[in-house]
Parts: sequence; structure tokens; C-alpha cells
Amino acid sequence: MSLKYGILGFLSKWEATGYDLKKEFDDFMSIFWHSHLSQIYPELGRLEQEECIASRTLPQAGKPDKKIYSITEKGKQELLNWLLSPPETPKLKDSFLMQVSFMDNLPYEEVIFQLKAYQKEREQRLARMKRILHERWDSIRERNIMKARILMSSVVLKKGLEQEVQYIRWCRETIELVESCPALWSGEADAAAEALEIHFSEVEPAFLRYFGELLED
Amino acid sequence: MSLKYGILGFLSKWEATGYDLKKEFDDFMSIFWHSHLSQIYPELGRLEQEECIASRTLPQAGKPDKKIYSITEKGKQELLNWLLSPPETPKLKDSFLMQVSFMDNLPYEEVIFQLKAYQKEREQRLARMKRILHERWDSIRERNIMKARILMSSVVLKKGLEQEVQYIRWCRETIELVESCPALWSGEADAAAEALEIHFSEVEPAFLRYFGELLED
DNA sequence: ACTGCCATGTAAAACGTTACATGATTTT
DNA sequence: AAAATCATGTAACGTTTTACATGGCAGT
Repeated sequence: MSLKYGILGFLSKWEATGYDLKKEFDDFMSIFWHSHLSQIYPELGRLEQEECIASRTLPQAGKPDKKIYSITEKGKQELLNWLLSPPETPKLKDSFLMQVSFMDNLPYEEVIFQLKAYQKEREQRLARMKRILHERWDSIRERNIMKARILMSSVVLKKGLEQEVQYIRWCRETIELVESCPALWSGEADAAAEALEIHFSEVEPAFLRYFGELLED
Repeated sequence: MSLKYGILGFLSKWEATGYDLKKEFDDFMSIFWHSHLSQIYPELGRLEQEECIASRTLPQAGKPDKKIYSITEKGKQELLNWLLSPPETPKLKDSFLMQVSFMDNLPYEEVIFQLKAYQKEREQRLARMKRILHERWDSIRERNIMKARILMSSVVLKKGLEQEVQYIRWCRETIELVESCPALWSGEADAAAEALEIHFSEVEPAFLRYFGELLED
């Protein structure tokens, strides 16, 4: 149900085509949402029928005509109602964390490999977001203007950046922890090795370091 | 596509009914996935047809018979293949962040109110996860055993806890920043007030503090 | 020559949510 | 007396993804 409001929110400040919206969902808005063109176009059609948005057509040579959408009064009202409605409880979907959760089924070296590879992916995402931040920062500073809209997108950008920083740090610390207990992966296939039980007390200090303050109170 | 592997991953260590799986998706696994019973039951049916899992029926008095599922060799192989496949790039969906992003359309007091309310929600989630952590910690310590599975679910639990801690801190810092520039919301409706432009240089110090290290390099 | 960008969309398949359907037992 | 827990599922609806379909222009 949120794609609708992602579109209305964006159109509440700028006009855009379906293609423009897609770029925004891949760029800044990717911090909180994403969508395919094949979903955006029908949604724009529905919103126009509901009279939440209106379009004008700009003919182009050699390309399909541009359909430029803008928000209507009814659309602004719909957006406002949604902004005032209580936020949904977050339903997380993170398939990498799911993989990690079951990686005890994988050889030790493979676990380290997967964690390192994912850390790199997240580092790239962080770099991309830092680019967006610096671009915006420079443009705001140059024009020397400040608006509530700029403030709100800045705080969202910070959330995106922090999410990446946190994920990267977690990867680093988790790799360290796993590397500190390779013995846990020695058994499994070998029946005789199963007798070699590892006691929690052996790894407790490493665990305490890893969890840090989170174990308090 | 991941619900399948969420089920296979869980069944790779314990037998379970559909109902048991739902509880796990609402409890520990909620850190990375969630699902409804009406999706879990058909998925279990499909997995049984594919011979990735097998079931036995336990008759009960007054309740429908329990169908207890366990993983097969083929299921284990499927899980392993998935664990070795490259992780999907994360596609975030966070409708609260979407709301925040467009809250420049809302009155100033309403923005503060929404942020405070959401912070409270996240604090409750954190408290729930801390309970799970302590329960597990106590049980592990008592039995004094350590396994790769325990390690991997511990690191995921840490990720879940840190996510909440980060969200709460972000809410707090963002409330502070918004409270430091109420002037940004004064205009909007009033045409005469629009001439009163706010310059970025006026709020730059607050911004620098808010972003901190993230603006470096 | 091939890849990527611009610009529109449709159709089919997969995935996810809400509502419906049943009913005993236990807790508040 | 009402709500929650246990335990299974189906049907309808809504959302998201992948595949199909077109075609010029710019850059490597």
C-alpha cells in the first residue's frame, strides 16, 4: 500500500514521469523503498483515475511521449491523511541474515567468506550514499537556503548511512568472533569427533566482548 | 522465495508443526523474516510434494491432529545450495522512514509527536529482544554447551538488538535536530511568511553536530 | 557491434495479506 | 464472559517480480 504514498510524496514537491520516479526509487528513496517500472506505470494510471494526480503529455521526437504527472488537491489530502495515520509495525525481511542464521550447516571457511563478501557489498552501498550526501550538502551550501523538506530528507539520509555503518561494523565484529572459535566447526560429519563437546565457558570471554553493553540490565 | 529456506533452515535442527514455525517467525526469526499461517501451511504442502520435508501425524483429543514435519536429505541439499548462493542485494521497505521523508507537509508539533511515538515502539521491540537474549544466555550457561548453531543465532540476535538501538538513537537525535529549527515550519500556508527565507548558514552548526563523522572524507 | 540510457507499457507468475471456517481448552 | 492458545486449513484479494514488447540515440 505504500508505493502509492511514495509517488504522492515525491509529487508533492516536484512533477515527474514514471521513469523519473523509478530513478528516484533507485537512488535516494532506495533507503526506504524500491519498485519496478512495471509496477509504477499501472499505479500512476490508478492514481490518475482516482484523481489524486493529473498528467500532461510532452511530445518527443524519436522517443515515446513523456507523461508528466503532478499532484492534485485530492492527492495532497490523501498524502496528509496517510502521514497522520499511525506507522505500521516494521516487518523486516533480510534474507542475508536468514542465511547467516543457518550457516552452521556450512564449512567454517565458507562462513567467513560469505561474511566478508557481504561486508564489501555494504561498503559499496555506503560509498554511494556518501556521494549522495556530499552532492546534496554542496548544493544546499551553495544556494544557502533551508527548508523543512531538506531537513526531513537529510534525516532520512542519515538513517540510511547509519544503517550501512552499523551493518559493516557488525560484519567485522562477527567475522572476528567466528574466527575466534573455529573448533565449533570441526565435528559434524565425523561421528567420533562428536564426542568432543565444546563448553560455553571456553568461549564466554569472547562472547562477553562481542555483546558488550547489550547484556547489561 | 525465502520463506521456503526459512522453513528448511529451522527444520534442519528441529522437527516442527506449521503452528510451531509461525511462533518462531513471530519470535526469534522476526529479526529477519515474518509470515502468516495461511502462507506457511501451503508452503509446507509444496515442500512435502517436492520431498524436501516429510511429515508424520500425531492424533490429539479435541484438537486437529498435529502434523510434525522433518527435513529430508533432499531438503538438506536444497538448503545447502541456497546457503552457498550469493546473497540478494537488500531491498529495504520501511514505511515509517517514508512517512518521515515527507513530513515537511505536516505541522511541526505533529512531526515531533510521530517521532516520539515511533521511538517508544522501537524501545518495546528492543526490550522484547533483550528478554530473548537473556533467556538464551541463561539456558546456554546452565547447560554449558556450545555449538556452531548457537553461535550463528547469537550473532543474528546481536544484529537485531543493534538495529533497535540504532533506530532509537536516531529518533532521539532527530527529535533534537527538528526541535532546534522550528522556524522551518512557520511559513507554508501564509503567503507573506514565504518571503522570510531561512538560510542554511543559520542551521549549519546543528547539522554538523547531527551528521558528525558521517561527513568526513 | 554492443551496452546503456531514455521512455512507454502489458501479461503472467509468484508471493503475501486478510477474511472465512471450525472447535476444544486454558487463562484473565 | 471474554480473550488467548492450540491446531488445521481454504478462498479471495492485493502486491511484487519477471518476462515480453518496442525503438531511437549516445557513448565505448
